[in-house]
Amino acid sequence: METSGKQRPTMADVAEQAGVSRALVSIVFRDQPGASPRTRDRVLRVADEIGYRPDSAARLLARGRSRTLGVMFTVHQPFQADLVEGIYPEAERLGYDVLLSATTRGRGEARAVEALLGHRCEAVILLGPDAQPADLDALGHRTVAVSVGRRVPHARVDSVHTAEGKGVRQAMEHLVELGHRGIVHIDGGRGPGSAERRRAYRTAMRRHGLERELRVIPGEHTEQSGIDAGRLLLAERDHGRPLPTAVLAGNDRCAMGLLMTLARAGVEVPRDLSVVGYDDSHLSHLMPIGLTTVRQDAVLMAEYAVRFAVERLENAVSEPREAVLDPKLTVRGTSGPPPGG
Amino acid sequence: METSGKQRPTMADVAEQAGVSRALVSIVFRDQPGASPRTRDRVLRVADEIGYRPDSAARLLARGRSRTLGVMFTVHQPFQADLVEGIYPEAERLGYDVLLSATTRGRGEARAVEALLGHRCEAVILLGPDAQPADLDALGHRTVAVSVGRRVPHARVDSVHTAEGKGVRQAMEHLVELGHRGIVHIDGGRGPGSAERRRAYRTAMRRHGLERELRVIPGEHTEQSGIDAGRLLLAERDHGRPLPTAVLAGNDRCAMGLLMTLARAGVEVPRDLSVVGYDDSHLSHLMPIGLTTVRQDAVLMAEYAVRFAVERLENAVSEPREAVLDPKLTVRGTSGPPPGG
DNA sequence: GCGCGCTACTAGAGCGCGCTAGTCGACCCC
DNA sequence: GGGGTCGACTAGCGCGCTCTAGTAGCGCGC
Repeated sequence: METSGKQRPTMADVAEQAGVSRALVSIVFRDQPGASPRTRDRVLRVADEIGYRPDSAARLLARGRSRTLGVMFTVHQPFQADLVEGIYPEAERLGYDVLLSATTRGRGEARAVEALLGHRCEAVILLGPDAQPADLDALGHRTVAVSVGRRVPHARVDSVHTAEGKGVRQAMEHLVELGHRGIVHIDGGRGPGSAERRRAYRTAMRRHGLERELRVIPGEHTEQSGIDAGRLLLAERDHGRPLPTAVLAGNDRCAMGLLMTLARAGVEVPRDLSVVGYDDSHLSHLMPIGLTTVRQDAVLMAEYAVRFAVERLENAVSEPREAVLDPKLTVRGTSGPPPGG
Repeated sequence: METSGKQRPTMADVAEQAGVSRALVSIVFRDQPGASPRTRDRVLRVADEIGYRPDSAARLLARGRSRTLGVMFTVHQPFQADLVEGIYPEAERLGYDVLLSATTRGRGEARAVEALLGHRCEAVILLGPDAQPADLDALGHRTVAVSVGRRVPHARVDSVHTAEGKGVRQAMEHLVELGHRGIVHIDGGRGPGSAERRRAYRTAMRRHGLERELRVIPGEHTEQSGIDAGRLLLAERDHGRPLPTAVLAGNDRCAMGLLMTLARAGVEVPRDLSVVGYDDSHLSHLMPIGLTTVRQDAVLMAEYAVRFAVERLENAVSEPREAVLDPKLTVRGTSGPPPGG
């Protein structure tokens, strides 16, 4: 029974055991021509026996490149989890490794990014970054950076996001067509995409001649935010102000919080009130009737992000690029005609 | 405007600019005695100017140790997100770096762990591993491994988990005291802790003389599972079989799915039915009335896991250790007396 | 003068790998 | 049989850092 403190085997160990040179082992492990099938087999067998695994630190040091993409993300955001799920396969397909670094309460974006760069990531993919554009621009000058879910207009940073305006417009048209007029928006505060969604909501309300009904309840991309907004609306109702007939939530989490609050208060969705979310994260399916929401294709966004990073690394793209994906309203059970309609 | 393809500066660059030896720069950056304050300042200033940052790959290669802990986790599990949040600060406190590796659909536990080991993690912390005990044992022989949320009885793996039995017992006693008899358990399938929870549920039912009411609905630790179970129960009710008066869900996500389904069907919680979750993830607060759940202290578990790993690395602990934390029933709004009671 | 201890600093050998520039033998072609 | 090509393999440098074993210089006591 070996001790766990034992030295991990190196290429030299494999080479010795297999009776070949270190270089040959290297060739075998890089899957390069220059080794006979027989030797190849033997080397791999020996390596497996003694439990050798290539040391990526050394490998990375030796070849100039790390072929590693760093991903900064926030635990607790289901949509970002979807993105992470999409990043892995695409990175692998292009021959890149992925390193994750989470932002948490005591660990800001700067820290998370530093960790990634320290590990020699060649590029950094930032999921919903909250940093100042200037900081992002600075980062973009130090390394290849891609922002997902948030535009970064005047910075040396590629970005991938959805046409928030279109998504909101679709949602609004859907609601208006159903007959809604009192449509409230719970916004996402500083969350990625919120500013654009808020703006598009305002525009849509005005376009439909509903400026008098226009109302934005400040929030953020959390369930709590939806709960708070729901309580606010219910409290107002109890004081005589009628409920809106529809709510456009900042994202799915917010919509879920709102739905829970409404359900508890006996407000039936969509009979008494319609709710539209944003993201189409797996939460959307949580409700039996399904959440009407604006779908952002996480897999596609992830693929774009990875490809932007890789292309910039390999082809020395100079201009910052922007991928704007079309969102798609996904009508499910939480939207319907307004009570009076 | 520099190109991003520019070589990153190395210690040699700093040394040259500062007019000292490479070794001295190394001393400064390791915060070791042997450099005068003046030189120290100068080196740091120069380093900052030219944008030098230590290359952790090279550093890691040079000193034998990486001082890095690898964490395998599943995106999409809020409780694991809580754990990750707890791991970072404790690791930092003990001077360790953290590397995350996610399991996703196309990326199994083996792959995730390989990635970590390839990056020279000295120890691996597995959040809710699903691997065979034999595989875990093998892993434990190759490196230091800690399993969180799942016991690994006969393997060279430390583990941190809660006393599932106690948690379930508390929940069951709470329900029985309220007067419940028809208590159904939606289990967590192969999810971490499920086996123990299921067993404890059965034991508790028998202890209270309710073996005739005993019922386990197979499930897993997802919202969908709760939804499915809810639909099943509702369908049965429509065919004449009465609803149970209480449900002990496999975890909070499952409980949430169930609650959504019940709310939609007009079943009022806790008036018509009580629901108890497990984990006390942030989901528990989602419902305005709050989810009655069994609290697992994620931060404490994370601290134990990190400490186990570090102590084993530094003090050559030989015996596998096990931390069993006491869960605590947290009574909120989803539990109450049964309809008839 | 010499040895001593101390601080400030440097030389240089690795860490485990990738990769370039080879070597060596077999085979082929005129 | 000389020269060329090709496949299989090896020697050894260098990646950016850490760390041991130094050296240089200085003040001190005798």
